[in-house]
Amino acid sequence: MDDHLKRLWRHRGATLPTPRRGPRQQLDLDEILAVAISLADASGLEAVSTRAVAARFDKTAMALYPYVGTKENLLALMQDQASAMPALSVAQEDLAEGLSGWATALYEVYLAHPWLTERSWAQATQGPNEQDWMEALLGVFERFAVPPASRTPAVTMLYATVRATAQTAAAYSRLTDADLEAWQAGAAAVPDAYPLTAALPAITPNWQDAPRAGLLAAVNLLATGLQAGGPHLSRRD
Amino acid sequence: MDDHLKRLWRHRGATLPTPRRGPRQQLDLDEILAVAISLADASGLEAVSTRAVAARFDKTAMALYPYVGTKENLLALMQDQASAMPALSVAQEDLAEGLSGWATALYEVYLAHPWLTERSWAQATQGPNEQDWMEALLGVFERFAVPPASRTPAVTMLYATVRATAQTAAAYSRLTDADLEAWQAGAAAVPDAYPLTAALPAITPNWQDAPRAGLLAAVNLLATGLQAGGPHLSRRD
DNA sequence: CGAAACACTATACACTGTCAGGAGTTATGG
DNA sequence: CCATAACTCCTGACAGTGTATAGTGTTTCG
Repeated sequence: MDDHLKRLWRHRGATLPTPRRGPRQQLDLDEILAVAISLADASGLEAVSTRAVAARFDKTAMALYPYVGTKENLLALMQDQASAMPALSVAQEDLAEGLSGWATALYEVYLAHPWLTERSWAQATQGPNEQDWMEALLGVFERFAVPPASRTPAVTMLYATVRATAQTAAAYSRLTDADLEAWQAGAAAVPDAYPLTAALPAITPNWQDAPRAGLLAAVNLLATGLQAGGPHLSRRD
Repeated sequence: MDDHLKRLWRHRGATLPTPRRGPRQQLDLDEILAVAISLADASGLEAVSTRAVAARFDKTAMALYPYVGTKENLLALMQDQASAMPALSVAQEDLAEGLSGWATALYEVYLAHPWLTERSWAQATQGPNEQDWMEALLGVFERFAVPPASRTPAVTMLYATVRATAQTAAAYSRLTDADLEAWQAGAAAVPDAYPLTAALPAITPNWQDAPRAGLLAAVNLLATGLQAGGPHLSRRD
């Protein structure tokens, strides 16, 4: 089994070989990841450099290698660690409630760690915490008897929508006044060539809540589609 | 008007000031972008460095600055240039056909330029070609009288789903045999803890077509949801 | 007790984006 | 007509990045 996989699943049975031969380890993988994650939360993924993380422990960059391997491995470990699933709300009366409960919980995680949206979720190597989310979603499908053929596309849509919503929310919260002016200048540049776009609701003063409302609306849309019997009925009038 | 915006809209009326004072320009913005895009297509976004692009013209990195500005501007220009919209298929009998025509066309663009999925589409500054796609999608909504309240969430879902599908397709096509072995080793590591995940269709030999089929199924799902009357009806049994 | 395995440091290498200055070229204003 | 402002492009530099390599010292195994 790969070293990286062992590290990913270290809290679910996989054991890093403990009786080691060299000097004592002065660092701890979980602490390293906590520091790296707090760095990313505060200043973005590009602030997470091997030297910056190691400096928090008064160590050099190379000291991290026995713990996390390469930088890409570090990022994958951060991704899974930050994806820890909370206890989901128990109220699941119907499919729409079950899906929106799952979606908003995942949305909260992405809001707390906006850099997660920059990481691909189509990774071949996924960790235990990300698997938990997938299993929970499939549990909702199972509970409300979603037809199997619709499950894979629904999974894709839900993950993609949650991530896209969190991404726009994060982008909004990073907007400065100067950015807003620049945006309006750009919008004013070609006003009449795109009538339909212009008719869309623009950035309103309450865009704090707009992403979450949009997410719920999208999930409800999908829930009705799933209840209508799946894609093979879509051609019916 | 910002220099960057002028460059973005240079083919839609915005004019870069032509009677300039210094020596003749030896490069051309469109050629620079073509080279940068071909670089990204072949070797990924991280292969696009200012020095690498400039070297194709036997120039130094700094020679690009009068044409594209900063690296971030270069990426934004590439993004829009690569997003040029082809003529969409004219057959749009019903909403599902209209949406899947739009979605597969955008999907093809993303397949041709996989690095587009790494770029945020929630950018405040969007270019003309990306606007074209948005306008076309809203045109489909308008044509089939999609209720206005459902349009914004539907836009999010469609874009997000197309991008996610293209991302997984790109990840699949990059998979080597060694990656596949590693993936199976990881899947075998914890077999029984995730029964529902295990029951999902695994990576089949025909994963070339799986993403596209998944995209169509997802779009049909959404179309039925939209035709069912929107999210306010989702609570009905 | 020797030797193998390990943690960590120091140094170095090949990159990255872009700032600062300078040389040379072109159009403009007086 | 000519000084000057504006422009293009180059050189060199700087502060970063991830990580390969070599070396030092420590711990445990045979």
